Amino acid sequence: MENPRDIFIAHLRRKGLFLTRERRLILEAIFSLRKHFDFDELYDTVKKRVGRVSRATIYRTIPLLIDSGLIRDVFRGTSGTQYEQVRGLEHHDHLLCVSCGSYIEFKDERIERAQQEVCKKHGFVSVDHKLGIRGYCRKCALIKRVKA
Amino acid sequence: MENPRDIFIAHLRRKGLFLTRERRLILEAIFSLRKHFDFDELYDTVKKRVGRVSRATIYRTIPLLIDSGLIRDVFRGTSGTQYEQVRGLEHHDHLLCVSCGSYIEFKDERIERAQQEVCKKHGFVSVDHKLGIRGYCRKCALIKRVKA
DNA sequence: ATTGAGATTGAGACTAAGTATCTATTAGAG
DNA sequence: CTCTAATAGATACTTAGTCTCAATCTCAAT
Ligand SMILES: [Zn+2]
Ligand SMILES: [Zn+2]
Ligand SMILES: [Zn+2]
Ligand SMILES: [Zn+2]
Repeated sequence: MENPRDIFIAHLRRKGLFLTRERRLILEAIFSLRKHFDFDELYDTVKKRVGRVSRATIYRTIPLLIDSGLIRDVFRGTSGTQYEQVRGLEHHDHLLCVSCGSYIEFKDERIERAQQEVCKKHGFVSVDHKLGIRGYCRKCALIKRVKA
Repeated sequence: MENPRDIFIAHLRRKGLFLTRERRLILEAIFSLRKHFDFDELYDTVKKRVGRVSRATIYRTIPLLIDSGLIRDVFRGTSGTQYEQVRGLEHHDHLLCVSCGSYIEFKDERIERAQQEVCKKHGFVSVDHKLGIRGYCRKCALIKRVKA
C-alpha cells in the first residue's frame, strides 16, 4: 500500500470519491515531472498526454492529492503556488535563491526539535510548517560580489 | 533618526523620491493599525482619514515601506498578503491557528543559529526567512478534542 | 515667488490565479 | 444493465495585484 496510486485510491474511497480517468492521468503526470512543479507544468503535461483536460479538473484534483499526502504546496510566489512530490520523502525545508530561482533542500533536526518545543511551550498543536530562507545561492552570491 | 518618518524620508531621498502627502498619510495610517494588517485594512484606514486615495498608491507605497524596513510581509494567505509593522521590533516567526486565525509570535535563538549554519554549509547568503507553523492554538485544540 | 523637469497620483483597464456554476457525461453499486 | 451520485468540461466570475496615462504635484534652481 505504499504505491501512490493505492494511496490515492484509499484516500478517495475514504471520502466516497471515484478514481476517474482524469484523476489517474493527473497522478501519473505528476510522476513524470521534476520534483517541484507548478500548476502550468502539470496542466501542460496532462494536456500533452491526453489531449484535453479542464483547468478546473486540475485545480480540483490538487487538494485531493495534497490530502492524500502525495504532494504538498511549498511556496506561493508571484506567479502561483509551487508544489512538490512527496513520494515518501522526508519532510524538508528550502533555501531559495532570489536571483536564479534555484532551491536547495535541507533538513535540520535541531530546527525541527526546537519547533516542537516552541509549540509545546505555547500549548500549540502543530499540523505542519514551512521554513523558507531567501537569499543568494553560492553561484549568484559570487556573481553579485564580482559585479559590486 | 529612529523616527519612522525620518527613516522613510531617508530611504526616499536615497532613491530620489519625495515624501508626498499620500505617502505620509499611509505611513501614519499604519501606526494606527494593529501590528498585523492586510491591504484592505490599510486602504480603508487611509480612506477614512483622507477621504480619497487610490488603491494603486497604496500598492505602490507598500514596497517602499518594506524596503525602508518599516513593515514586512509575513504570510500570503488565500486572501492577500499579511503585513506587519516592524517598529524596531526584533525579528520573529509565527504560530498560526488554522481554526481561529490567531497567531503567536516567537523567536528561538537555536533555530536562528541553526539556520545560519545551514546557510553557511551551502554557501548560501541569506537575506531573510520565514518560518510559519500552522496548527491549532491552545483554545482551538481543546475545542477540537471536546468535539472528537 | 516662479518655473520647469521629473516624480506622483487617481482612475480604471488589464492580468492571472483560483473558484463557482451549470450541463452533459461517467463511475460503479446493485 | 440501470440508476444515481459523482464528475468533467466549459466558461463566467472573483480578486489580488500590476500597468497605463493624463493631470497634478514636488522641490530645487533661479
Ligand atoms: Zn522543517
Ligand atoms: Zn523540496
Ligand atoms: Zn526566524
Ligand atoms: Zn508578527
